[in-house]
Amino acid sequence: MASQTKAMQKKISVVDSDETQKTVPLLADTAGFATNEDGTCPIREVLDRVGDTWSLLVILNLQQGTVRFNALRRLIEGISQRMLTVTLRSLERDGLVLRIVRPTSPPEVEYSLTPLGMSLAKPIDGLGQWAVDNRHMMREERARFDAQQ
Amino acid sequence: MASQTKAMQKKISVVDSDETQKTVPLLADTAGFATNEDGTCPIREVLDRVGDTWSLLVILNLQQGTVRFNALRRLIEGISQRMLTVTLRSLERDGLVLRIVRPTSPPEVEYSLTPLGMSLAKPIDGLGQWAVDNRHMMREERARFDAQQ
DNA sequence: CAGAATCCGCACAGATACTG
DNA sequence: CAGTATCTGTGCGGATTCTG
Repeated sequence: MASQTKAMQKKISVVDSDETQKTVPLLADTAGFATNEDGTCPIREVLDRVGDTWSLLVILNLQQGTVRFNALRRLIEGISQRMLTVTLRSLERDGLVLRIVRPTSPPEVEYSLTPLGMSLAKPIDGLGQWAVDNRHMMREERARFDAQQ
Repeated sequence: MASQTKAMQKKISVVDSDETQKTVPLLADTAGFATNEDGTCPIREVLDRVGDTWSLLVILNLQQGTVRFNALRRLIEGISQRMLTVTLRSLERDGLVLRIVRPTSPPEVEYSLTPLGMSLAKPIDGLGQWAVDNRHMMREERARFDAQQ
């Protein structure tokens, strides 16, 4: 996911000259967290961190408990060794994943969710549940759209 | 967001030779929607569609009701004309956004969420709420991580 | 076993110009 | 106003090789 552009950091001015102002009130009043004072957007701030290809899948799979590196690699079919490393390091950096190294030979490295990571897993589960419930409908809609144009 | 690789379409085999099998049971048993029969992943399926830079922000801003193209463009500071068009078309294709063209001059095009889109807005709000509640902690954790290494 | 390092392709997204 | 069309660059992520 792309990082924020400089333009996104600017303050926004929603005051409109025409009647759209009436039907489109200030964003913060309705959405609540689509934007905030300093011009950043909490949703984007989170998605810039866990919205990449693999982060959510890693978090989801760590919900089961503690998993070692290669076990995790097998769980998440299709992830490369490099991307698992990069993703885990990023999640660890944000305090979402705990990394424990056991200095044995061969080395054992265990990964698990921190309390913060566990709390994030909940809203992610909400998305996942929506996905399960509605993916068929999305496929149908898409097929219809593609058919008629 | 990258599309799924061929490897991700394969069936997974979680049966392990060592003791990790005990601590890492079958994914479907615990996560429920991290993977499914045909090898696809509902979460990834949804994220591949709305996980890009702008889709969630568009959905969030359309929660307020019906918004015209340029009004939406002003609401989502930093989005280019092209990306708003592309994003809206993609959401419309998936049945999440409704596009209504009023054949006046100059043309008026209104965008709103479909029922499907509104239902998706709920779990997204869950993520947004988490973002508001925890972004400061994430920043602190990140600062700590960067400081000590 | 759990990685680090390097190389590289390509898709995503920005900028710009033009139009019904 | 609400788009299209084209060109371009950047960074994400895959593949491969090497190590403690």
